[in-house]
Amino acid sequence: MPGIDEVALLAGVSTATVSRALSGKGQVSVATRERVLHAAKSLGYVVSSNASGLATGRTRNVGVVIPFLRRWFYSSVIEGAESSLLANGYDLTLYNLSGGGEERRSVFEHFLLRKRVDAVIAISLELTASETGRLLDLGKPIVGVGGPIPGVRTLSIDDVLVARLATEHLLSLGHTVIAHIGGDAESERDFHLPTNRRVGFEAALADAGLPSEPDLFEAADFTMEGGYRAAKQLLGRPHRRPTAIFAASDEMAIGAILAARDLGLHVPAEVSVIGVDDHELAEFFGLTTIAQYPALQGQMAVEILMDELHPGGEDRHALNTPLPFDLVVRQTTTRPPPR
Amino acid sequence: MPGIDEVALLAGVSTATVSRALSGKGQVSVATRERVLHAAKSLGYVVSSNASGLATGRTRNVGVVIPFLRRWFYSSVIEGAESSLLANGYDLTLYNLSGGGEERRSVFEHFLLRKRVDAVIAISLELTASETGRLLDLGKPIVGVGGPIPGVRTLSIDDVLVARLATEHLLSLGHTVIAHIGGDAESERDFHLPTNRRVGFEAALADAGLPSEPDLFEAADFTMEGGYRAAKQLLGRPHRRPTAIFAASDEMAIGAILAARDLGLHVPAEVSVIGVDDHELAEFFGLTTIAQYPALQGQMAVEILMDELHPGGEDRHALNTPLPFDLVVRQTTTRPPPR
DNA sequence: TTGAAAGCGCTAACAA
DNA sequence: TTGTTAGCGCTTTCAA
Repeated sequence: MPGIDEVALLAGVSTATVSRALSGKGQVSVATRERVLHAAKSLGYVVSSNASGLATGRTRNVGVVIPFLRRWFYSSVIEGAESSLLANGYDLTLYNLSGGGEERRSVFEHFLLRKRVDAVIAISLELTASETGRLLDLGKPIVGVGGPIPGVRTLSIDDVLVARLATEHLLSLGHTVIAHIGGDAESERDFHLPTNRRVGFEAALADAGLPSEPDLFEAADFTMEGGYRAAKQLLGRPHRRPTAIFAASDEMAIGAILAARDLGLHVPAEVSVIGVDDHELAEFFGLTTIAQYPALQGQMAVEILMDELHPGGEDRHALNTPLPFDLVVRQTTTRPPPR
Repeated sequence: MPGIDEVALLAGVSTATVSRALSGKGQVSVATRERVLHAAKSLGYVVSSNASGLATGRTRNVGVVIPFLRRWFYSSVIEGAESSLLANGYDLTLYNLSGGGEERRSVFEHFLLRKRVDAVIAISLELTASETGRLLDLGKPIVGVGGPIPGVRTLSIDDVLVARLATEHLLSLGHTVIAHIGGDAESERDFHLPTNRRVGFEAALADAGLPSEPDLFEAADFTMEGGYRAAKQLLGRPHRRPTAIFAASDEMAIGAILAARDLGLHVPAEVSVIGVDDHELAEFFGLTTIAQYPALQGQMAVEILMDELHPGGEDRHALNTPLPFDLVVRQTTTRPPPR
């Protein structure tokens, strides 16, 4: 593995010039640059990120912290962030917190602090003041995706509006007995996302002059199985069976579709179902849903970070950037059956 | 952010001693070590990985290269590797190749070479000689998971045996008209995994004295939707409808279950279905499958790497370590219907 | 057991 | 435009 001095030797210049030529900073004559580039290539030279990082204080690496990796949503965000970082010449170091409390502590107390990363993207995480504090003290920008972290630039979707849109879609089709499968206490811990979706749901009902009936709510854990169980409860009752279900995630919505099927109920003729996500399976199940775009979210987070790391563009991003979402109507929603 | 000299000052020793005390290398008196540890903690000192890496040549970081991130299998492998690395004090830097050829080149030509990682774990990837060559030249160990990379320590599952086991399960129940949903050309490119599973399938049939019928094979892309389509083809034919389907992945198997349902065929009474993976959804669908343990695979890869990085244990791992798999019988397989 | 000091490979003033 | 040189923060001989 050749070092910068071998390149300098071969190109007949000083190491400083090599550094300048390769980094693009500082003035280098075209001819010299050519020679340096050529020498570097012919030697297969690649800078040592350690040495460069030590000298500059920046590593061209960003840390991405997530609560889970195995959910479609998170891996999609990461995929978006990864390709965007790569395009910017940055590496992505992954910190998965699913191990639990001890793991979380060690990530924040040690790993993130050892100057390995220039910045941090925190996905669907509520950081404590001390966690953000230490990072910010180090001068490392943080961008949060999916939840309000005080004092930090964040990207988030307006869950109240998302739920309202889904509910209004059902209302506009004529449904009046609409059930909601939302999050349980466990999933609530992180982000109040379930609560916000429930609030939007109830607000839309209220606007339509409908009461919110506790019986029409079931809590689940955002998985297909959870949605299945919850929907069985909802659809199995002998009286006031809902004609539509709004599930707070596509996986739960798909579970609900399967539950309806198992009960012999036809979707959408007898039960309409709408979810949230536009999960990769949504198309396959013909699921009507509110699309959010996780890969785009990852990409947007990176763009904001790049702006912070390379200040130049003067257009400061707002402290909280709203994330886009859209109603995607497929085949699981229709008018309620005549009664 | 305090540096090593502040710790040294506070502890009343030299920086060399601090380094020794914290790294555990070299002799330090118990009393001194105590003082150093205490000073470090009270200052919130964390080593700079850049400086330490520059001085030692090792970074305590490993690169993990994967072809996709969003499939259950891959994110599970990563999750296993990540937690295991964390436990060893290592970071995980992720390189996702799903972007395509250009991305792959830049990862191998630049990113992996800039001395950011001590080692590389390549998941389900067939590396070219030049790709492995460069890495190995740098003295960076490589461990492959899921495919034979020449000259590199690998972990892999015996796909022929996996397929044989699945098929034998069906045969032992009395099935004689068994279809196979395998991989298409696209998915074949990487690992010959589909071919190997087909080979095992046909070998098992042959051993049972059954011919392999090309009509009973359908290619798909390892997704639920692909499995659904393939199964529709298989189960829709008017003559010699298979009584059992062996799908090369659980997602395809689940697609097959849904296809059977849509055709009004009862699983397992009229069609038995078996998959491979023990996907997180397998339990929910009651799917009989051959379990492989991706998180464990990630963890095992890390263990092998740690042995290579910290030579001490003399027990060299074999060049290729076989990965475990097990038949998990649930509710989607039974005897064929009487004819 | 401890300390002094020489790097690790690069970057960025500063000077030329 | 280019070269000289002093670090970046740590580890590791070597000597005490």
